[in-house]
Amino acid sequence: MASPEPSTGELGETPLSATQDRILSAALELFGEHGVNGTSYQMVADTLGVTKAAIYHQFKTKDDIVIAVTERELSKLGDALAAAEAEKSHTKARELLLNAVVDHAVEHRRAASTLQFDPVIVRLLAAHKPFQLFVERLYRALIGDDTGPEARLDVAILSSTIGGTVVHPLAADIDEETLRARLLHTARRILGLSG
Amino acid sequence: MASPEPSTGELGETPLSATQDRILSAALELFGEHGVNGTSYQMVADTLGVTKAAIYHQFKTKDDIVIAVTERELSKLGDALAAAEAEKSHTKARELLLNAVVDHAVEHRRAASTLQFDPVIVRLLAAHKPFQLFVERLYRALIGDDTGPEARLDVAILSSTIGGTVVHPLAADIDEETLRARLLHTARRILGLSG
DNA sequence: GTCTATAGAATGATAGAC
DNA sequence: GTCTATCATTCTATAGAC
Repeated sequence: MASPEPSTGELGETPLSATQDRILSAALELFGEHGVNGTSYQMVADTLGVTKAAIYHQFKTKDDIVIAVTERELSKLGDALAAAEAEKSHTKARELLLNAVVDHAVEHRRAASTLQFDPVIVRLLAAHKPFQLFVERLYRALIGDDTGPEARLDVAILSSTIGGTVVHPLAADIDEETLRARLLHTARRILGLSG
Repeated sequence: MASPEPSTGELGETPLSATQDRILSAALELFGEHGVNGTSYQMVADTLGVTKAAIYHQFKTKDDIVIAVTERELSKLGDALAAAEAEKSHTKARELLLNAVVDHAVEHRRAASTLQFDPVIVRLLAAHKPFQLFVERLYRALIGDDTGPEARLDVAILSSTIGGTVVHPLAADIDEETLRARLLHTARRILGLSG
């Protein structure tokens, strides 16, 4: 079980100690390499050169780690999302958010992909309300108030394309600039923002 | 370790008994739900209503199961791939193969996605030579002999889009016809086959 | 914050009977 | 092809000392 959420429902409100942050970074990298189910307390402890008990002292269950690491990553898009929601022009808002999403995905390839495709995390995203709300805000900012099936399919295609491409073996040797440019172009076409 | 491969390097040559087939189907479904690392012999056995030992009698290691299930799925594209390679027109070949790939992905959503994104399977695909060869043939048939970075990036985007979208929560309620049509359209645009 | 030590369950895998 | 029984290992998790 996770710690009780603060009242605002915002992500990343619970401040993390430096120790906790190091644990989450190690865990996230291992999650990307072996999947959540393939990552144990022992592996995280070995990576940091400490014992399992030291990790348990910070995170009582594995779910706690997964929630914290997901929260930390999602919250990195928080500022961009808030800025997009504050924008009066829908076009500008989308462009702004799209850039932030692609930037994050390209800079943290493994992390971005793990968050989207690991079955354990997918299940958590669907079950944990703060995550649901955040992801829904993200979607709405990208497609506007059109919540019809076609618009939702656009977002599904968009997020699959971005999240999948950044870790695809055939894209492994593509530099960040090229990848970012290509993904932005593809994303705009998917959303119908340009030809 | 897997059984020694036959000389031709073709996929799916080893005929499967009905029992083995039932095991692989159960395993594949569990892989899709919990990931390979989150699926145990016990879970497969429970699904089929037998004991672990019965499963071990057919597949001596977990890797054997993963290889067999991957082989069985990939081989479903074997005929379409061979047909595409036999086509003289590159355009027709690509169109043919693209249809087969999208069809398979839409009809076996979970399976298609698991094969592409599960870390255990990804590692196996990269290490097992018959898989490497088959996947390379697939890529080559889709983009022709242009093996430059841009063409490979096209395939990365293409396969991520297809493999990711079919299991995306936002696409869960989209019917097969709509999904197939939309993916085909998107795929053609990615490969530059139409506007 | 980190350690040793441990409990209890589950895991991958094997041997041998039917 | 399936079963019971077993083994060594690993896993999540806890207790208590430093």
